[in-house]
Amino acid sequence: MTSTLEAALLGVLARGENTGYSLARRMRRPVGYFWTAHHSQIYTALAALKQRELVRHTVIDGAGPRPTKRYAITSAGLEALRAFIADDPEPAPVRDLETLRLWSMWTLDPSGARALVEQARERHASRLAAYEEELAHVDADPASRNPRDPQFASRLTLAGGVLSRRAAVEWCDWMLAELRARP
Amino acid sequence: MTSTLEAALLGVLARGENTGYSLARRMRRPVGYFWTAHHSQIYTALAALKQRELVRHTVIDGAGPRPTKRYAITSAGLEALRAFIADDPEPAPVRDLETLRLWSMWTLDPSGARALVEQARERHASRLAAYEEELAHVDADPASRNPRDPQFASRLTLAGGVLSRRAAVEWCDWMLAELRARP
DNA sequence: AGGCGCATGTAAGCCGTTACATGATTCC
DNA sequence: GGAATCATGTAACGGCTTACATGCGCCT
Repeated sequence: MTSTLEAALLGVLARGENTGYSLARRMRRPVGYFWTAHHSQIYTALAALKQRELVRHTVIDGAGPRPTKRYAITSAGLEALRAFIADDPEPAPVRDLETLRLWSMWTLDPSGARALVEQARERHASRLAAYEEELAHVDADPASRNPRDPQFASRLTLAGGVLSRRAAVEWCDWMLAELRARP
Repeated sequence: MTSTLEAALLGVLARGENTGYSLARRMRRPVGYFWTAHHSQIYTALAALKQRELVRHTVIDGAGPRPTKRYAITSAGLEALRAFIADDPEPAPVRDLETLRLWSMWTLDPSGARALVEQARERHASRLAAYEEELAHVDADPASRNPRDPQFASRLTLAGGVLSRRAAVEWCDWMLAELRARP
């Protein structure tokens, strides 16, 4: 019933009011957040959510040719969000472009393969640094110790990002050692 | 030019000949492989690849109302695959349904949140077991030590799966401790 | 004067999912 | 006899990407 994009938007709105534009901005850069969307998608999704009364909006002053709208979640919307996150185990359709590429690295000569892995390592390391910085920020906030506070969930998901990126960097280092051992 | 699905198919065909049906079967279960697709997509993609002469097929005996086709990669196809995997750093559009859900767990009471994390832990643990089993199998094959052999790439990507799932299980355990510490 | 950020929307096209359609062989 | 597996295709639909469209306010 509720699509994943709609759930993502409800999740952001549960943490505070937003305009369509500011939702689009948050979902462009995925640090500290784990879904992406374009503004064209977001505006139509917000209109659909409004029709089902899961969100409401007030018109505020702002730039642009059309009226600027500030969206808030309704109590029905909060219930829909809770139903979505507690929903049955997802099938999860696994799509990992990086691993797909590396799975065919045997078609390259080992120096080409090494270059691939080095690039991957750099991407993971820079993402790790971004997560660590944001985690330090959230961790310093005492609200992040309260399980009913949004900052608590931010802290736990960011910690997951840190752990997964650390594992990815270690994996790349191990692959580089494997490639150096057998040139 | 070459879509991701096309590259995935070329990657499988570079390792050996397949019918459309057997490609579909491989891509239904993602263990040891990191992309999924339905047969309806695969047949049209194979037709497109054939028109561009990146694959060819021979008609063989088999069941079914239409002729059974066995596909093989061409040298142009192998070159297209190499070009794809060596292509510039991907933007990677991050879509993680599990983390998206956990990011809103603060809207549930802590016991509901704990149930969510326990489910996630089980999913990661069973995936980890599957990866470990397949890795043990591949690891025993001496060909997996040769960087120009497909088994080498299988071993490295499976090892990545093991590391990432181990990290995910550790993360879930840590989250459960956090939730127990502050009920 | 020009560029950037704020702000909202529509439209075309591509990719992926689900359903429709057909039929042979093998196993229970 | 019926179910599962092998085997290939088309069609409808929905989600995501990219491009088109408009225009105000602020900074340089």
